[in-house]
Amino acid sequence: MEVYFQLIKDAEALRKACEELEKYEVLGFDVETTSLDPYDGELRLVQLATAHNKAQVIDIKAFPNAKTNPDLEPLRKILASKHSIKIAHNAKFDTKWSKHHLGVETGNVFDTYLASQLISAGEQDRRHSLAEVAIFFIGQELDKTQQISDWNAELSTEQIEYAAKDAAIMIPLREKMVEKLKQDELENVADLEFNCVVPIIAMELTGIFLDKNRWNEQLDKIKKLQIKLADELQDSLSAGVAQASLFGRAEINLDSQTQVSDALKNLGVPMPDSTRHWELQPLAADYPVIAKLLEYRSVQKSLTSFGDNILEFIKSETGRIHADFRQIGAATGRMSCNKPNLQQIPHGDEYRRCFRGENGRKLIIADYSQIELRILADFSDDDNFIEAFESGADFHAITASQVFGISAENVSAEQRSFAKRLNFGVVYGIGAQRFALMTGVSVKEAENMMRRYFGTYTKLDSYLREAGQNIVKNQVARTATGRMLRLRIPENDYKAIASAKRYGINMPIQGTSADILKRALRLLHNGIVGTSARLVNIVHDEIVVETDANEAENIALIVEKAMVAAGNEIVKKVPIKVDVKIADEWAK
DNA sequence: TAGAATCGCCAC
DNA sequence: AAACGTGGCGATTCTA
Repeated sequence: MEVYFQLIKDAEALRKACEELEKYEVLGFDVETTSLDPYDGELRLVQLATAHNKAQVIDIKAFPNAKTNPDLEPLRKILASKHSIKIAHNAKFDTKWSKHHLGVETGNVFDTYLASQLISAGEQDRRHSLAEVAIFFIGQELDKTQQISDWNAELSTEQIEYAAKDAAIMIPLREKMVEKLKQDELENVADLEFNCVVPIIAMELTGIFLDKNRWNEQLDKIKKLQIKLADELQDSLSAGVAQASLFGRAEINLDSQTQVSDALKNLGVPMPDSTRHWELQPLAADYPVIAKLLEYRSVQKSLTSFGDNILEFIKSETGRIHADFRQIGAATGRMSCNKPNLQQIPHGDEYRRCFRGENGRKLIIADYSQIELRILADFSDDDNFIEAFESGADFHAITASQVFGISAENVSAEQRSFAKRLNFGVVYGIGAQRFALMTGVSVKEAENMMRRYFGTYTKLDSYLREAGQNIVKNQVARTATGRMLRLRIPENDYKAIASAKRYGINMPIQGTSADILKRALRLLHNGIVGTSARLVNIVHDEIVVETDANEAENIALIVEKAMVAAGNEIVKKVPIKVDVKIADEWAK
């Protein structure tokens, strides 16, 4: 592929180039940087390509103080414009650098990386690097050897040409992808995803504030407890260690399942094959050493997963944590998060209160109430299930009253708990066996209870069966926006079929929940323009926003409105409820 | 001995 | 596959 490019190094050339670029509605977009992290690298090049393999390569280094340099205004205007589509592969990268180093929010994004993920619909063996996507969709080989070259020094012709090509290839790639998206009816979900890129990069750039001192205080407590528990556990277990001597304890590695398990066996504990919590829990009552072990494990987990390691993610430049979100992190459409994973911070206040608004700012904590169950009610069109939501009262208590045929006031805590576990369980395609195990009733009783449950919610029952059968028949499941999951189910493999049915049940529900949240992100982003509010975290059905205290009340309303509106676009038969809290800390 | 696989556990 | 779904991640254990 031959690319015609022009290197731009001064204001006049940029003005002319942008004048030309403004005529196009579709632009290939790419940047070259000296680092992967916008907080500790330089933005070197911005490339914008048009049809017929033409590309403008802008040397940002030639424009000092790029973020405020008025000479770059024509470029900012084009990037921000909603009239031209900016196509990038993993637009998160390019838009993030543009926002941080050029001070511009990219308008109208098409992301070939996200598009590739959507089209592949969760197929395991598909990769989504630009090189592989280019081959797969347009049979184009890409030479990526320049990607890791030195983008700080004097640029070679090879580097400039490489940079130009990466932008130019976006044009034919998008054309092919648009065709595929249309074929697979993925245009809606693609727009939904593309519109989330900028809200998410804004969140990552903002980061979240973690109170280091509070975290350390909490950590000190845990560390002391860990030492005490480890010592006691070591004492109890040493009696069961073969090499135990009269002159002292035989120390074992308390984090080794094999060593701990062996020691426990020698103490006469009837050890199951695995030493997982749910296996050991039943033994805890009879064997104090097991209870001690479980307590140690929980403390050890806190220490290793939620200890000093988290503090290392605080970026010195901002004093905040800038985690990395994967927009399509799961095949269902859910996001995932790492470095660190802000979606798995323990729910306990002692941890969450360490995440707070900085300098007296407030946090708006907003989460969808029972969103997955509401989606299920909507999908199944089950009158009783829908009715349970319409009253607005305690959902699990109402379902308990319906299932057990009693008035809501007479529902016991135990009955409510049964109903609650079933309500959540059905979303995953729970079976009687599993339900029995987790509630402690016999399989027979579990079966009876499930019969009553589905007898009460007959349409829910038939919906779930259909969802299961549907994926087996079509090898495809979809969410409300059309997001797709493909499964290859081997014939006559009953376990695989049973598993696929659970996917068929769960994916549309979990995925629609993700759809709604992503729609809310965009509405929210639009709603807080020009305010002090900044998105700081997203946890599947929860959005956390940081804002100046004087604006908090107003921002809370905006957040709630955005989330409710997003839900109402998809869920029609039941009300959408969002719980909103204004707080100093990320705690319930 | 480095990287992969496994176990186990945190979140929703 | 815990016969309940989606992730990330740390420590240990296995493997080439």
